[in-house]
Amino acid sequence: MMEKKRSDCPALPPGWKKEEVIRKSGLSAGKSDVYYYSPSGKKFRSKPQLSRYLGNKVDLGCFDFRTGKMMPGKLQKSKQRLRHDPLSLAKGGKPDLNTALPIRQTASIFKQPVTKVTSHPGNKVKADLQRASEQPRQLFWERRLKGLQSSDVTEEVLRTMDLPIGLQGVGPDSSGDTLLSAIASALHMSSTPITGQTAAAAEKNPAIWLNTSQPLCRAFTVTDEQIREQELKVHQARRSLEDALMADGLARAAENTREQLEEFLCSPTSGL
DNA sequence: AGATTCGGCGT
DNA sequence: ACGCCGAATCT
Repeated sequence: MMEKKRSDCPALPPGWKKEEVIRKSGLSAGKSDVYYYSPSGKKFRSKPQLSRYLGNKVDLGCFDFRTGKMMPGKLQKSKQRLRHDPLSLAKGGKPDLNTALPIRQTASIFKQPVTKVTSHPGNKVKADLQRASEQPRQLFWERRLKGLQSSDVTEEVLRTMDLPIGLQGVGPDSSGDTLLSAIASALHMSSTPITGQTAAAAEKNPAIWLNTSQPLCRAFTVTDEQIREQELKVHQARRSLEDALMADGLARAAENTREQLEEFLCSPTSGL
């Protein structure tokens, strides 16, 4: 095996290595491929793959995979839309690698072992200090989501969703929109079931009894009836979306044929 | 089987 | 022109 240069990657958490290998044959000879290795040794060969693995731990929004550096101002490139056409603003858009919520990303301040005891007679060494089960999270960080609103292309603020009355907030500022944000982000980040705060004590002193892996929401129950209502809403929304996309598609097609016609009329072969 | 390497599709 | 990932090839 050829000795590959694996360099540290300062933009990533400690232990991550970057490697660049030059292609030495074929049509693409001279080009290079970049790989990353996790502290545990897993190999990564693309930004989406890396992003999937790191989840919300690290915001790769402005991470440049090829150079391995954070590039400020790479927040998002505006596809230079060819002239007017407001509809085009509603289109486009990638899977969105920039999905990190506004949680502190500085958890590495609390680097786990200061002194690492690797062996001690008669003692067992705790396994896997690297990946302590979960990074510390700020209590009530959801408050940062307060006031976030969605708007359409004309800056018109969209009406916020109504939550069932069965859903109630817990902790400071249990106002409506924060509750929605808390639940939405919980669903977005966690793959485990969302139950709300089940400990009764959390009601009186959330600062102590809060279950940080659950949103700031009281425990709740969901009825079959509510599920059916929601399914109906989703169906209706999909219908609307379908109609809108269809209308947009037709408009787009019309625009294209118009452009082709203009092109033809201005070309020498048109004889005009 | 797993690692390595280049092709080629999609943007 | 390049990112990403399938798959052929190598060990």
